[in-house]
Amino acid sequence: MKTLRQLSVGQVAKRSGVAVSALHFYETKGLIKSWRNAGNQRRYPREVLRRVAVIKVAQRLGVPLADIANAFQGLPEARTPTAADWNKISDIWRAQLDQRINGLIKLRDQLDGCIGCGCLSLKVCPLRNPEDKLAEQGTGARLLSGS
Amino acid sequence: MKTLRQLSVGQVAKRSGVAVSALHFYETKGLIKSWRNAGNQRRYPREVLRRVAVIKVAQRLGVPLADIANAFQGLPEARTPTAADWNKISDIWRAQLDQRINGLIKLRDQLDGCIGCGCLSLKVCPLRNPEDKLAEQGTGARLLSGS
DNA sequence: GTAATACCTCAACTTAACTTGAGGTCAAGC
DNA sequence: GCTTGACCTCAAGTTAAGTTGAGGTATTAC
Repeated sequence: MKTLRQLSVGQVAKRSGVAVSALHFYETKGLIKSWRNAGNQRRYPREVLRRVAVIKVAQRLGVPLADIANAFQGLPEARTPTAADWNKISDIWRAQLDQRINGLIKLRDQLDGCIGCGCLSLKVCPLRNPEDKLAEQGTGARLLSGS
Repeated sequence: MKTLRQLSVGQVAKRSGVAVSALHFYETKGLIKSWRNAGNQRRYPREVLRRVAVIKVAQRLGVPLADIANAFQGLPEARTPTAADWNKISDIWRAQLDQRINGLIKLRDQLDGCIGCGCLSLKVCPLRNPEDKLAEQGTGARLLSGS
């Protein structure tokens, strides 16, 4: 297959640096779309490469796939997304990243000398009491939630 | 049980704000230790409260439990850890946090205007190329070149 | 002395983001 | 025209950090 206008899953994998299994997975999550050829094999538009690129960058930013899928909902169906379309999304993620960075900086500033001091009590220490809300957050498996 | 010198798992849970099941879990991971009373129930030294506090703070820093357990290996067995002992650990985590913050800041700086541009290729874009492999080739950053 | 808690163990379930494998089809090269 | 490699689906496994539940014992309160 030499056509550049449509890509097989293997070609997308190679060009994007993402495993075929991951591409399948992204498709089940609605992050990318494909049509099938006569033999039931996936075919992608070239545009999928940008989508995958954006997905990978978003992941570096710490955005979960579900949120990425959600952001992609706002993308136009009819036409290929423009730079402006993508920027609308990245502005949001950039703001989130800013927040995360600021939170970590605050945490770092609080950390100095505090972990070994006597104040790590649930009620008194700012390190234990993030937002002054006392263990109000629902429990559950959360990977790196605060980061 | 009114003794303050030793705590039941429920008391530790209440005072630390951590679920009993989580304390059990931490114990299986070697993060905390207990002995048993006549009726096979766990008993903890008061000191466990600090350990749990440190665990929770470390998690906010983004340190995985396995790493926390590892760091705790360096703690003295014979005596109760001192502020200096804890600081030795927190210094390491603080450095890691610094690194993480710096990485995110760099990422943020690269993000601006880049996600919507034409450069999200695996080879050219710094956002796709975390390790900065291109720098070695003297290609130079071309963030907006392809758009 | 008995009912209500608190505790015990062990197995299975949860979420995220995938990977691995089994069993089978399709396409491409020679 | 046949073999190799790419692709298909679907189920199950993986890691982290726990939670939930079942079935049973201990402790506490009245």
